[in-house]
Amino acid sequence: MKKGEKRKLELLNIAYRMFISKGYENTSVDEIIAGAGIAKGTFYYHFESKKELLEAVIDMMLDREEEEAQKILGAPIPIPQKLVGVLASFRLETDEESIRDALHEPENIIMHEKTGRKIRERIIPLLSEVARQGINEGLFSCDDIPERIKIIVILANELFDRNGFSSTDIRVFIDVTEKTLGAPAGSMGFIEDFIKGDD
Amino acid sequence: MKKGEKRKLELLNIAYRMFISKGYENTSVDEIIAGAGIAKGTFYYHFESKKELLEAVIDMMLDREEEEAQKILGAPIPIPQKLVGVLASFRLETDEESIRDALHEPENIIMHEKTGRKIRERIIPLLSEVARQGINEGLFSCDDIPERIKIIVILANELFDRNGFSSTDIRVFIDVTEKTLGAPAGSMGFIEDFIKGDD
DNA sequence: CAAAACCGACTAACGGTCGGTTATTATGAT
DNA sequence: ATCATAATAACCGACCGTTAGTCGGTTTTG
Repeated sequence: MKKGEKRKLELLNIAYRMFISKGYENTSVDEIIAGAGIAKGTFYYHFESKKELLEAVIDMMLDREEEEAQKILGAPIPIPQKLVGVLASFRLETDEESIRDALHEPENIIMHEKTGRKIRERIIPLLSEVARQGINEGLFSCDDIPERIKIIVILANELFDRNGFSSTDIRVFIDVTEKTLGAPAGSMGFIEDFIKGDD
Repeated sequence: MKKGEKRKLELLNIAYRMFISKGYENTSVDEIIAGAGIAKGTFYYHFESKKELLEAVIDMMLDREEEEAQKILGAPIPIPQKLVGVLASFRLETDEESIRDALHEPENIIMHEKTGRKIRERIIPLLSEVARQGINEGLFSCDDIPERIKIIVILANELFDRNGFSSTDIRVFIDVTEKTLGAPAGSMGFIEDFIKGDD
């Protein structure tokens, strides 16, 4: 690996940690270069701007998440479990709980919004393929698959990525998901085991 | 009206226009006070911070939107039309098309996210009441009304508040809405006249 | 020796502060 | 009612610390 790439990766990881723990807005370039032990000029040799760094950090996060999703899709488990597994994995977004919380604080709106939007674009095609398999197996019954998956992904994201949802939210989500995909009522009740509400 | 309140309102309106047209981040306090013809100190006499100003601007926008929603709810029209009318009105968010576009540009993520979240909280109770009436009239059939309304509001917001949705998105949304509320299939097809997709 | 990587002093713009000034309103004696 | 005076509300603008970003020069690498 070339030296430049190595440094870039180092900065990416340092920035990732700082962005997550204190927010993008509250992390200064000075702090990042202090953490890396380099000078201002060096930073701007590798990145055009702080915003470009943010985009790069987000892309890195998305790569990791998509990898995780691919793992689940390749596993020998039933179709519905695959679908929900990916939804739940992409709900987690990061490995640590404290990090997840940080991602929802006001100062992290930008990061959260950007990751959310981008990850949807990546994951919808993957889940659409899974849904197609489900239809072939007779588990689901619907057309307009990508649009329906889009709806399910949006709901999972908006309903569950913050804390503050109830068990009723989960039940209704399951019901709507089943009806959206044309799955038999109750067939996806197992989702409840993946997500835990506040009450 | 007291002089202080008048000035505050003036600042609110100036800031509103600037935030919308160039984004919150790209609007400096210096520009706002130049627009109002006042000094820095005066601004900070009326507002504690730029963030507080943003919150005030957003609250002002929400008041206007909720007023609009109340108008629709008070009109002598069928229940489903009320429901959709409110969804569509809160989709518009502002009177001018150019302003709507601005609200979705990257620099306005913060404003958009904050307005979206707050307006949901305000509108869900209103629409839940409408849905209850619909059930009494035998048009809908479901329980967990607020949770189901929440889902519909989230979908309407996330699917349609940006450009870039298709007529298939609309058709699927109608289908999911009907099934979510337990309405007869096709009974809400009129929604298509409210929203126009890209294709 | 050329290109890649690095340095750090510097700048411009920003949000916010502060001590002082002017306008407005309330008060009380005549 | 009128007017002086006190009190408060509104306003001013120079100033500050922090920030993202620049640039000309230096060292390291291949």
